[in-house]
Amino acid sequence: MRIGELAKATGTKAETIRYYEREGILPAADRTDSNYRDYSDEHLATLIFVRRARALGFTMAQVRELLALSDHEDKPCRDVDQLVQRQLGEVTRKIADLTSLQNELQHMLRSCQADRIGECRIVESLARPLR
Amino acid sequence: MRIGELAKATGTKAETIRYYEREGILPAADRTDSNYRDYSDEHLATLIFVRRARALGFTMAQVRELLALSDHEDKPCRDVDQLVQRQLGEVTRKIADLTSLQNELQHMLRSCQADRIGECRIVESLARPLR
DNA sequence: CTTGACCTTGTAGTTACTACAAGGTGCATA
DNA sequence: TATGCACCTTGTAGTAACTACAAGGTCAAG
Repeated sequence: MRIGELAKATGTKAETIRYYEREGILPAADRTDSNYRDYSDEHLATLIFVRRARALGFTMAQVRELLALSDHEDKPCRDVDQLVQRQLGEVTRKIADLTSLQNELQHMLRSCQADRIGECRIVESLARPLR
Repeated sequence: MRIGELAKATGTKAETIRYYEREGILPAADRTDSNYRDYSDEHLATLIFVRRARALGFTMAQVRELLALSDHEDKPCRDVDQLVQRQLGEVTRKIADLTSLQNELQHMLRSCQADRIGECRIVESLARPLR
């Protein structure tokens, strides 16, 4: 698939895709005879992954690390283990925070549907468990 | 509490705190006789909220919206409802993505602990449910 | 044969910070 | 009393991760 198609499929600007290639986040695509980038389904999957990971608050460096886990066949288990452990900790913390926020939003929604204004604990939803 | 104390308590640079004040994300603090910013516990809670929300991938504009829900007493339920609905959708999607990623990381960890290298589906963990 | 998608290099704007510098006040402590 | 550190202000500039142009060129479908 060509860059425009990939851009559309992932909601990413073509310029951003080229930027990811320059930054080594997305592997360079094959080229057609006319020098157009020709993306595979793996490229598509990787790009979706990158975009989601970024939307979840991971930095480019973290995305790089996560992607590196993909070819951990090369590296000894011990090395990979530490990295996975660290990422897992962060992911778990994010889920906890989001779940707390989700609960409060649902609470607000229930209050609204009952057409009464409940007290709002939205700030507390994330602020409370001070780690 | 003074800015340095607040900075330390939240892991935020003092300069960032002043920046949030300029941007209207954090309400201006009271001032001491010597013109030092004097923060309350509510400021602390709000700042923790802002930092977490940012780390979870919300933009400043979205954080502003979330904070605005705090004083929804002023506005009719219908208006708030829509906003909450929208935020809830995003939060739920983020949780789903993170849970999927968490599962894959845990799977990798189990493989590593058994000292064998499992096949890696980390990219697929986020790429699969193409919405 | 024109129109639109693609190619390149390069510059500059945006968001959300982060880091200085310069010049000044407040205040605790040696 | 002097030193030093935390704070104040305004301002400029750097960083990360894009995003948007422009200029100049190639390619291919209608």
